[in-house]
Amino acid sequence: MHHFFSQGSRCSRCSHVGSALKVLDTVPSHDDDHDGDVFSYNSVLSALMESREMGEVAGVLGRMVNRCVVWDNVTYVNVMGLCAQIRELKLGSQVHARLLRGSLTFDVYVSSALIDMYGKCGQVSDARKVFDNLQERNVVVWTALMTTYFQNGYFEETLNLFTGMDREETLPNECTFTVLINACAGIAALGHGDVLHAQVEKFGFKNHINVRNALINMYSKSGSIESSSNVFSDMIHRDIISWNSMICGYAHHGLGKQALIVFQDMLSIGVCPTYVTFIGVLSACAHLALVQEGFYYLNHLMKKLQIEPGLEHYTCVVSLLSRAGLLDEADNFMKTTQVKWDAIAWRTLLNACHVRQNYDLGRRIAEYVIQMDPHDVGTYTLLSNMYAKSRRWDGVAKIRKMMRDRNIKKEPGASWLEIRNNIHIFLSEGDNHPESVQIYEKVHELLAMIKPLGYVPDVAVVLHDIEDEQKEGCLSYHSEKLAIAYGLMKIPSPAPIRIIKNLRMCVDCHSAMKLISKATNRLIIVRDAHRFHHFQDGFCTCTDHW
DNA sequence: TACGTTACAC
Repeated sequence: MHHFFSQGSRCSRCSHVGSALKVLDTVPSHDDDHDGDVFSYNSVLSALMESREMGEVAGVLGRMVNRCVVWDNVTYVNVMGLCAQIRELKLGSQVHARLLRGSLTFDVYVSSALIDMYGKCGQVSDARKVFDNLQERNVVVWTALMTTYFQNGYFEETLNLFTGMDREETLPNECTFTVLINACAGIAALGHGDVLHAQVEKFGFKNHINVRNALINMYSKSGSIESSSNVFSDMIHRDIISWNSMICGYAHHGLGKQALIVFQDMLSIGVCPTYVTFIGVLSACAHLALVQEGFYYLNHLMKKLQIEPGLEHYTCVVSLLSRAGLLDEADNFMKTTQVKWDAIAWRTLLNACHVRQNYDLGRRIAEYVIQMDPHDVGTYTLLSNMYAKSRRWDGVAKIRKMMRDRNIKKEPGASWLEIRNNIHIFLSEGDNHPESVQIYEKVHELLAMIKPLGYVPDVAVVLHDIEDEQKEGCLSYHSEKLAIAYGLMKIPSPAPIRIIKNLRMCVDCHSAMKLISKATNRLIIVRDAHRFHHFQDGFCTCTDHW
């Protein structure tokens, strides 16, 4: 049987799934009365794992399961790994059942592969069950479970597992930190991220590239782009993820210039940009309204590097033309570019129409976007606002009715900020905070302070807002206004104040925030549902175009 | 033989 093995390994090295399949065909199926050879079997798996054509993998795996071979741990680990890669839950659970029927014990290798398979297939509770039944756990098993929670969006649970692991006195490795730091990024937990950063140094993992990349990402997502930059600058070896994270981080914060500087550095030392790089670069061009430069990257540099532009790149171009005030060109670009535009792309143009007060085009696009994505509350709000601004109360009433009929409700606005590792949450018009009274006083004080600087509450929108329970004056108590008041009360100058909001900021809060940054001489960083705003000296990095 | 990452739009 040795020839199977040697042939198999050759296949594996050459990544020829076709040859691996021939090997598989020599392995007996259930109809035959003798067992196949597990070594040749495992080498087929190795070939599959190196294969880039995942489409074939499911079929081959399915055939393998029906061959009469006694599997060893290596087989299970490989099969499970492939099921995880191709998100093949059905086959994965069958293999799990086969494992339970057999006499193999669950070693840590098999267990972590199994947990990972369930996690990647979105079956968090199945992964958890496997974990809870284990006799033996190690750092990899713990990390596999953390990854499961992380990849399915349970960021706090991910972080909580670290406590459990510590209780068992299992030491974390560099993968553990990567996942934990990314979980911090998911909830923008800057304080927690700082603590993990310190631990990374203590454990000696700070030179692991994935850990560093996770730190760049975490700091950027948590609003501390300057810390990202520090981590990035200190790196001796960078990979493409490091460069892309830094470029996209700057772009996300509206710091287009810095993004393009990093991009130029990257080019000058000969690192080849990728698909993702150009999303960041074009997004940076959009922020700076660099129309010619943007089209140069799209039409020439990307072509030269043989990177096929995707929807994301084209959406950035829509944003770019919009920023430059070229709404008709943007509209035309969308009509003439052969790509399947999604609601996001149309909303980009819609927002530009709103900002540029081109309500005729805006209303047409909004009606269209609502057809495409009838569940997005933001589009109804925008359309209603545009009707209100054009004093079309019939339109406002129509939207209100439409939302009632379709039972579409606005998610309550919430903002939060971190002070000495404590998270303070503020709800719109809420009095849930123990220091509510003082906070409301502070809001009044701030609003009085910015009135002489030109603040005029955007009442038109409020009075005809689509929310039934809207009360007059509620504008003053939007969650981010409460949060900034509290931040200014508690965070001493000159530290910046970082606020996170669940929805997008409203126009009124945005103009108030600009003036507050000027009146109090503070840097205010707000992450809303889709981007970062840096308010300083009366200006915002989104240049009022968000 | 197992666990880890970057992106569009608002």
